[in-house]
Amino acid sequence: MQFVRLEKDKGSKQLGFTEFEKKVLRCVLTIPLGETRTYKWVAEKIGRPKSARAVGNVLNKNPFPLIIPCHRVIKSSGSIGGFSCGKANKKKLINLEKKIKNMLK
DNA sequence: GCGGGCCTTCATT
DNA sequence: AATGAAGGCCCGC
Repeated sequence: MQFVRLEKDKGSKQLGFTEFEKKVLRCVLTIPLGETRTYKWVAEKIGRPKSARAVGNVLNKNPFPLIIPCHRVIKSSGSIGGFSCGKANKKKLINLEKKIKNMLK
């Protein structure tokens, strides 16, 4: 059952980040408030234009879903795509951030 | 809208 | 070390 991955007490998982993860997280963190970027954008930024999927994978299991602005990352088509914490909230968050940006303007 | 392909990580053999 | 599986996708038709 590889689907049911029980979190071992310790030492089973990678405690550190891989270079790929670091690059992705860094790029995502550089996204300004109220701005939305695409997975492609991040992929190109990290030097892997075709790894948009891998980018999504990192964000999917990213260590801090609430800290990493994964909700600012959307699909190239303009759709929300998916979100670790719920797509519904993602849309709201984007809208909310846009509002905040407008307020600060 | 559908189908195929790209890239990375993790678990198992 | 190698293989299989999955993931929040992208591109072309």
